[in-house]
Amino acid sequence: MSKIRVRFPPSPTGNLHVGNARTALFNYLFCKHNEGTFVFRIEDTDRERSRDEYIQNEIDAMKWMGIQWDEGIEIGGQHGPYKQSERMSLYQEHIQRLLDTQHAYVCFCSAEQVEMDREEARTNSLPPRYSGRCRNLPQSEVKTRIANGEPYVIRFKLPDQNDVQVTDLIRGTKFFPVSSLDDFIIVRTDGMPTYNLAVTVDDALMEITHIIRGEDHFFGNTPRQVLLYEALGYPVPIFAHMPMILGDDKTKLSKRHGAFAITEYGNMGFLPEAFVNYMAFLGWSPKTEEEFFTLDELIQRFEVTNVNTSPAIFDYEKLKWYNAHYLRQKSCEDLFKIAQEDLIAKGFLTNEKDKTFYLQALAHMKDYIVLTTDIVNYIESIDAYNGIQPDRIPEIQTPEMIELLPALIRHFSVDEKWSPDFVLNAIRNAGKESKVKGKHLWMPLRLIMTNEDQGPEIYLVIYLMGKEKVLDILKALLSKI
RNA sequence: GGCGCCAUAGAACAACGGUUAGUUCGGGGGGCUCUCAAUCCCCAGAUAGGAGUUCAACUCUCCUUGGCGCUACCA
Repeated sequence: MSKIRVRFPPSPTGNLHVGNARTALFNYLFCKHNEGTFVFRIEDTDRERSRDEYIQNEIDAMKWMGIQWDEGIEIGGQHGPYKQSERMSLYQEHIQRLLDTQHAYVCFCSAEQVEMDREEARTNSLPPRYSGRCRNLPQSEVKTRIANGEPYVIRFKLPDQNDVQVTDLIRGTKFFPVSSLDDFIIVRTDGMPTYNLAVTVDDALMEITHIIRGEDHFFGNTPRQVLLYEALGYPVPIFAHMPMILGDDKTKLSKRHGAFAITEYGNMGFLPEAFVNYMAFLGWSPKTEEEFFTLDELIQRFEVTNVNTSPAIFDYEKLKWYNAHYLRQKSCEDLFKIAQEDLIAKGFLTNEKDKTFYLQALAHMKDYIVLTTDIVNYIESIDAYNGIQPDRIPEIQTPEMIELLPALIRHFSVDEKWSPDFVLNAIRNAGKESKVKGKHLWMPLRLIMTNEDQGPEIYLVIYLMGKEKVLDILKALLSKI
């Protein structure tokens, strides 16, 4: 079997989103599992909507996920250029070939006229297809009309055959009736090739052997492209159409589902390994009960034939669960590195001594972290804390507290080594003395020390704050109640 | 409207045509002498409906229903 070549061709009309990312991932897994070549190409024939910043975003997202390409944008390769806008002469050549071999023809029908035809067909419950009006125009007429400056498009002439065969690794071999298609446009009035023509030429020239993409291409585009391959005399690749990813309302994922750019997931606190692991399970499973896989492990285990046919819903909660799992696997040193930039940005982390302190804090908080952004938040809650907010003071203004506060101060002040155990015992003893325990002891204490109702073990927080700061806070409070 | 794809708990995935339909997330409850998280234990929850093939159907076939998708001079 010849070497496998796959491609990922996003159009730069928006940031790379979840659906794209999964397509890229599955292509990559399939490709590397079979030691193939991964081509990353940009489909920017839609001049109106394509923007360079989106290309950059797509590149960044791929890098974030850890998907490396062997040929393509940024790095070049044997089959370049890798931007469709730079491949016009190639398309021109193929269009001419199609024209010369009678596989395509010039059509002068206006968009409005065609639309009217379609409407009429629809009202008569017929498939809305192009009438074929310009199919057999004499060459001489075509020439003069073009010479007269009449606008035209170029259409592909459907061959005289019953059906198109599509080999799909996920859905099996399918036959599409040619009658369900019409003479589709391959060159627009402005002279730009359409998607179907451009992808086909690119895939053929780049010697792509397997096309893995979303199911939304299955019905409309695939048979057209196969026909184009055949007309051009190129070998037809093997397809694999993956199920769609849906939002929680079961419709195609879009912005309104919070379908952020992939690069945003990093900013929101997700680890690429968690994201990739979760994505892989959207439509694929190893057929076992294992659930944690690194990218390399996924490559080893991935089989396209194990990809499901039913659509999957993107579950943000499960993504978070994966994220927390991977975060817990990290060393404190790694967690620190992840948070470092944000810590500096927020004005923490001013000298070496701080780092030791943060590493210590991280060790105690590891289990409480779900998103990487939690790290900074937790540290902030310890480091920048200045005492309970005045509006919450009434909540702790109880007779017990008036007794407890001095007891706490006394026990914390004892001249012993400040350690987690020491703090824990001090709190217990103070509680015993003032006859408060359980919720009535811990919850007000938590409120006093963090101004929050929940968080990590409060004695650890107190320990991490340090003796001096804790006493300051308690004493300040004592004077207020 | 036409055509296509899909159908196991709220979600993601399992189950050679063969006991009691399994796992994870989420939900509920409990333990861990404060909360949340982690961890441990427990609970609820599914084969869309109907025919057929078969000794036997989640699994195969057909129909119905439902969901989604495609039906562009967007990709």
